[in-house]
Amino acid sequence: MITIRQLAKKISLSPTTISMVLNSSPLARNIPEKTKKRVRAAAKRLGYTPNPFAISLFSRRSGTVAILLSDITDPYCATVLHGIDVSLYRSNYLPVILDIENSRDKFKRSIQKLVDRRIEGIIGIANSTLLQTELLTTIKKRKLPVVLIGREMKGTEISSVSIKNEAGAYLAMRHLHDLGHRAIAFLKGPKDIVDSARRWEGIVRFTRERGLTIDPKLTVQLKSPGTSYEAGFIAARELLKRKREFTALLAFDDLAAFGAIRAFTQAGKRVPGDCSVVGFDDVTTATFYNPPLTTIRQPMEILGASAVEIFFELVSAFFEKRTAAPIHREIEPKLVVRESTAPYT
Amino acid sequence: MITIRQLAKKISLSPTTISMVLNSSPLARNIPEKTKKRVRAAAKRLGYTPNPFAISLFSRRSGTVAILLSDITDPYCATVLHGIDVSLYRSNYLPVILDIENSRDKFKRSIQKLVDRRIEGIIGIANSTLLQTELLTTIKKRKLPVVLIGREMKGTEISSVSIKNEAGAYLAMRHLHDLGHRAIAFLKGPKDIVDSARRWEGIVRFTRERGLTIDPKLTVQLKSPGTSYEAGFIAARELLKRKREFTALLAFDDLAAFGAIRAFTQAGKRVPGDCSVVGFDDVTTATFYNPPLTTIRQPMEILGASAVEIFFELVSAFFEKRTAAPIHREIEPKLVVRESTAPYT
DNA sequence: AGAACCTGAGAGATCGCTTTGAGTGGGATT
DNA sequence: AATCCCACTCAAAGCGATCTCTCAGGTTCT
Repeated sequence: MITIRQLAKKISLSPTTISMVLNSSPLARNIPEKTKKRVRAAAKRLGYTPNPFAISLFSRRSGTVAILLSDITDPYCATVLHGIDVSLYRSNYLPVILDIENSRDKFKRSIQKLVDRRIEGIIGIANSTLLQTELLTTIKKRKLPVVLIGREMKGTEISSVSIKNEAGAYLAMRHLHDLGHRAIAFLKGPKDIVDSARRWEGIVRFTRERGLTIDPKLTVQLKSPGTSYEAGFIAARELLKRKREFTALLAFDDLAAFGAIRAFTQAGKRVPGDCSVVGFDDVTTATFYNPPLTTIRQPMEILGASAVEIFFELVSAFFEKRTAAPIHREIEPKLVVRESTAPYT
Repeated sequence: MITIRQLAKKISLSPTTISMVLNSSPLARNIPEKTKKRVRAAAKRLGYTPNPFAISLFSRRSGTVAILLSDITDPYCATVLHGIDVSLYRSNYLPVILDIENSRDKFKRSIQKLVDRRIEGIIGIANSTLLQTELLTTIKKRKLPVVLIGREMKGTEISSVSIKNEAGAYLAMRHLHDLGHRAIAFLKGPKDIVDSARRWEGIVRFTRERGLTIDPKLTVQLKSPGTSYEAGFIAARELLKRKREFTALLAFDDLAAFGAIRAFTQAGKRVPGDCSVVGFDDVTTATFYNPPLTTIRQPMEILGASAVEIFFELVSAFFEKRTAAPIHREIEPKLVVRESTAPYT
């Protein structure tokens, strides 16, 4: 591996000149094109790649962003991650992905490790409550650019990009209503997640607009600990036990929908034959579930890409010592119709 | 952010001493315990964290490993990733995850980027053929420690950790046979993947040992392009069209099994009522599929952890200028019985 | 003719750490 | 008394880039 000094010697120029040319710094303005070409050719020929440590040492920048998430096997995460990756790929930033496994301890150690490594900012994927709260307190101390994906953070110091939950739920309701369903059951999201409330609002708005009513006997609250799948499974069984007729179910998220479908299938209730089911998120698995799930799609790649954009904005403000106000963005969700919903017969 | 020099000034010692103490270098041998304590206390009190760029510049080491994979949303990948992450977390290495999206171009650029950043090695997750072949050629040029997960690489220069595919398939066959199934259909894996052959060998060995025969009319080859799910779906339909009776299906992998189950369900063939289905891999989704899938579990966390171990071995050899021979390890697979298989009636 | 300016390039300081080699003062050895 | 060794500490030389300053030589302006 060759250094700038060695390269300079080879072509009888000084490191200064090489550096200026290769970085096309303003000082290279009056270096003749001929010399520039010579430098670039030699650099290429000898395979010169500047030592990143030296650059970082001088510039005090690492060119890395931390991506925090609480479970990398969660398909929601994975897709968002992909969106981030694609946007970041075009830049000179390298993502450092960190699975904090829902452990406060691991979160703290990881943050410390990353800060020691001089990461330039954090993008968090809010698939757990932990990240949200913990991030807030951490950020107060060390002033890093932070953006959270999937949780609306208005009113806090953290930038965020989330989807319009209310509109999404409304869309889901309209779909079921359009299909003719009137006895609709609900799997409400856990209370400690902001999204739960917002989605519920969408449902309420729809029913009010159409002059419908929500049957309390047909709504079940998902229990928070454990996976969403298990919670959905249990909740669906509870629903069946209540013996109140329903022909459609709107689940808080895809995983809960999967749980419900499984419970229904086991009980001999066919989906969508006897009961239509709608999820929320459009996790990759939704496509090849049995049956493929009708759901509200969070454009996760877009969420990731937006977060990266915001991060860039924040980070450049940070290095130019401007103070940037937190940025919040909301993305429009979309209905994706697959085979888990059918007209009411 | 405080530097070692500032810290030294604060406690009236030289940077040298601080450095020696904090790194407990052999030279710190005859520094009195009292001084050491003073140094450590001051470092902690002032929140001194050594500048990683300076350290790297001097040591020529980055403390990062690249994790290459070709689709981060693939649940198999995600789980292996988790295994890697857990093992790496205890060390001082930071993983840099790179999704190369099955594009040769992105692969090359990414490798270049990472080498420029002075990564110390590569761990690849072989969920596509690309990584395997491309990695081989790259490695010849730059001599980096490389270990590949999920593909047996014996006879090459690349270290690998894979599972005993042959034994796994054998296990699956025995399970179906024990349940009383005799008319068993097969979804053979794509030809360009080594595992396909090995798994097939396991099936053949079992049938030979029990004096059974394999019905060519009941075996279908999965088509390579497209997802495994689609391939499985199409293959299962093909199988149904052939009108040959079968009561069980052994799929090349879980995704193909999902596709088959979907095809069967659509055709009114119940799983496991009319046909038992066994997958291979034990992807996270297998647990909450409808029905939950009986499968051969690849202990993916263990695969990841082993790869990390091998990497450490390789990397220390590399820095001590020893030449280490490639290391190959094979992990034992396990049968996981869920609800997609039932006794033959 | 001398000042002012531009062009083209390099010397040297700096970023923050580690490590080598050296230098005290004092006790033990010869 | 001279020598040696040991405990303790530090000055200074890198590591490989970037950037500020300087400088030589030529051109243009006054």
